[in-house]
Formats: sequence, structure tokens, C-alpha cells
Amino acid sequence: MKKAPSKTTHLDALRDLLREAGLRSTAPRVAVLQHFQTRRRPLSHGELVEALADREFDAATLYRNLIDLESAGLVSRVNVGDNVWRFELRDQDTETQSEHPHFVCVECGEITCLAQVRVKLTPAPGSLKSVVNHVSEILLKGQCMRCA
Amino acid sequence: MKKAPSKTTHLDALRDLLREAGLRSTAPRVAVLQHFQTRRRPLSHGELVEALADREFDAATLYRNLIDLESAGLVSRVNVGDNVWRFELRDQDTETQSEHPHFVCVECGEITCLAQVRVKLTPAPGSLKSVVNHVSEILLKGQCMRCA
DNA sequence: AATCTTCTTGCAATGCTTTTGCATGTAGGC
DNA sequence: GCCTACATGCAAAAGCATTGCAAGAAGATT
Repeated sequence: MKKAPSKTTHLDALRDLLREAGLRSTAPRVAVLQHFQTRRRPLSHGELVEALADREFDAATLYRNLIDLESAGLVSRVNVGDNVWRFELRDQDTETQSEHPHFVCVECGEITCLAQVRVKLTPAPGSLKSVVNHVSEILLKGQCMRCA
Repeated sequence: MKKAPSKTTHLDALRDLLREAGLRSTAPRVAVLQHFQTRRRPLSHGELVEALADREFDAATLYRNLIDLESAGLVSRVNVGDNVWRFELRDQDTETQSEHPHFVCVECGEITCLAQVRVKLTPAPGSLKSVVNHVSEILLKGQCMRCA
């Protein structure tokens, strides 16, 4: 009896992803990537530690993993305004820099990735280009449907 | 010999400002407001404590002052992207603040009202409306021209 | 397969910002 | 001048971010 080949292949893909990014493939890193794939919203370091608690990785290891993955470009870091760093898997079409906007519910605090939403800015002549050099993050705040 | 009347008048104006906002006029609060008037950039709590070190106010007092002043609407709180709260004197034309997007430079912390800029969100069908009930604030983060 | 080098992990500890409890002090109203 | 609610000072805790160091493991080399 062999293990189910599909899962093995999947994990191998993650291992390759790490190595291609110049990082060694280790158990914590694979677990982190794997967990990110099951989540649609950015995770804080604390949330990640809690989510992987059963694996008993050291919290500092996971912290450094997040930093390393970010440096390697596999993960991006977002700041939704509550003074806690959050991380999410980066879009794979890396070259287009199409990081998606995030929505934060000001009541329940839930964070949603608006992966499908395109944001178009239409400035009055000169008003935008004289101020803004580069936009790196778009944040929408408001009330989510569940808090309506 | 009397004290210079102009300075007294200026401080009285700050005291009135506090009382009109429903706060008691105390030495730390007046000092905080006064210091904010000399600064154009948002200040963190730590920076404020350091700046007013010679007055020997308690750090917790200054912290609570910032919170109180924010609740009273005299200062606003920003998160520039380094996960440290910063505060700045709020513009006195209070009512106009809400409808236009804001741009925060993650390097210098300057906040710009993009009053002329319209933001259009084009969602994939259902992806936005199933999550977002109402958008109250649009925040763009990035690098401003002066920091380029 | 054994070895070696370099990167990574685990553990412990630290720093910094934010936040709160409580006794004392005082601003502003009467 | 007195009173009461609000504000301060002091102390300490909570929380997230960050780092030093020795032991361990990944990947290259032989």
C-alpha cells in the first residue's frame, strides 16, 4: 500500500516552491505554506501559531519563517490598521504586482481579501500625480454583511 | 511687569478648545495641544513623551490624553504602516472629512486627502456584495512624491 | 552512504508599544 | 470655599515584535 500520490505531489510542489525561492525546504515552512493555502484572509503571526499548535513548531521559528517567506517573495505583509502584522500567500502572477485590496469591518474586525475587485482611480488633472508616487496597498473600511 | 499677553491669550484659546470639547483643561493636555501645533507630522506616543520630557508628565497620562483628545475629536489617530499609533491635530473644518479617499505615505507619514479622486470598484459578480455592506473609508498607502 | 558546510530550529530572553488598576490630586460647578 | 467627577501619577501587565546562541537538519560534495 502506497500513500495517496496526490497529496505527496502537492507537498512536493510546495517543497519545490521553497527551493526555487532560495529557501531550504523544512517541515515548518511547508506547513506554513500549506496552511496559507487553506485560508483566504491574511493571518497574523499569533493566529498562525495557534492554527499550527498541534504541530508544535516554535513560535519564533514561525515568526522567522514569515519573515523569510516575505523576503523570498512568496508571502506579502499587510497592515490593516490594528497594529498587527498579517501575512498572506502572494498572488502567483508576480510580475503584474496586482496585489488585491482588503476590506476591514470596523465592527467585527474581520478582514477580507477582495481578490476579484479592481480599483480604478480617476483623478482630477494633476491632483493625484503631484502627490502620489506609488500605491502599495489599498484598504477599504466599513461594515460587512454579517454585521449589517 | 506683566507676562507677555499674546502667549497667555494663545494658551487660553487652547484651554477653551478643550473645554468646548468637553474635556477639563489640564496642564498636560494644554502642553500636548501646544506641542502638536508646532509639529506637522503625526507623533507617536513615545515621541510625544520624549518631546515633553522636561515637563515630567507621566507617560500614562500622556497616553490617556491622546486617547481622550481623539475621542473628543481634537486629534486623529493614524497608522502609517509601522504598527505604531501616531496622532496629529485634526483639521478644524471637521465635517468634510469622510467622503473622499486618503493617501498615507508609509515613509513620512503624511496624510493627503484625495478630495478630487474618485474611486471606482469593479467587482466580479457577487464577490463584493456578498461581503461588504457599506464602505465608509478608503485608504491608499504608498510612497508620496516628496519621498520618491 | 558518510561528511561537511551553511542554513534553520528551538529555547530563552528582551525590547517596545499599548493598556489597565488604583490611590491621590485637582478642575470646574455650586 | 466645598464638593464631586474627572484626571493624574505610579506601577505593573499584556501583547506583539525581535534577537542571541547552541543544537539540529538540509542539501551539496565526495
